[in-house]
Amino acid sequence: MKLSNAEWQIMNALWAHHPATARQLAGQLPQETKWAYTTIKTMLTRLVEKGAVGEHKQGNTSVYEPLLERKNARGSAIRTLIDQAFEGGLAPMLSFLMEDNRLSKSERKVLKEMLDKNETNKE
Amino acid sequence: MKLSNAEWQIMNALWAHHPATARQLAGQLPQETKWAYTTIKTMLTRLVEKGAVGEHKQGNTSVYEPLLERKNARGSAIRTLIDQAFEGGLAPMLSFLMEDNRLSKSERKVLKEMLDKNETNKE
DNA sequence: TGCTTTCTTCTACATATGTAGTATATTTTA
DNA sequence: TAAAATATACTACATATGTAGAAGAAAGCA
Repeated sequence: MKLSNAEWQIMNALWAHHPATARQLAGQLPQETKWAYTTIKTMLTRLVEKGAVGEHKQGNTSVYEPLLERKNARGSAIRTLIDQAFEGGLAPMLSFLMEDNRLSKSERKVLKEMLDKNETNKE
Repeated sequence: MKLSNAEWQIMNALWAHHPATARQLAGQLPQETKWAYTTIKTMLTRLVEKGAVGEHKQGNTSVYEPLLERKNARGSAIRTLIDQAFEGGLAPMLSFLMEDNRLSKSERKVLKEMLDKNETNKE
């Protein structure tokens, strides 16, 4: 499932707190994001159509919750990026990250720790 | 500079071999990608408008070359993904990669080596 | 119970993106 | 040099995306 930029914002808010009404969602969007209430409703309607979000009525008010899991959305976004920009390989992306000096020293440290932990965990 | 999916394909071909005419480009697109010649021309025109590609005439034929550097395109694509899907942090993305078991054992090994190399290189 | 607030559903519209056809100019070639 | 092949510039059109207004239904309140 592919999400547009605006859809990510809605989904992020929804993943953070759900179920939620459109009004509640509005409160949780980053303040830079100033959308009209109806804009949020439109996005939600579209996400419901796509099957990324579930909707049920509470009186006359719609309550929404994510159906698409964040994990999955993330996975497919990364997949798309890798296919598009890194010849389909994770390694080229990672080495880009290294070489382009995008990792701070502390990030590198954290990453190493993750690798070690992961290694002991998984075999 | 943000590239659409189709634009990435053109740019990938152009980065691989340039300068190139539209006709030459056509030859280098992945075979799954079967676009009409004019489709390629349209994409190129749009990329020239955006400043991602340079064009100059060779007789009546346009010869194109990338102006946008692959590095930069990659950087901004990653940036966008991270902001959108990983709370703006590289670490969350990397840990996602770890935990979601998207890395094979060998990829992890390579990654570790890169980290080590990088560390000694850069301080 | 009428006014105000809040929801909902529809509709709208601009820009972006994917994809390509047409008409016309140019170049190559028989 | 006239026909064939190419290239170019324009135009077109569907779907996606960002953004929101309008009209009407419901709910809350004075």
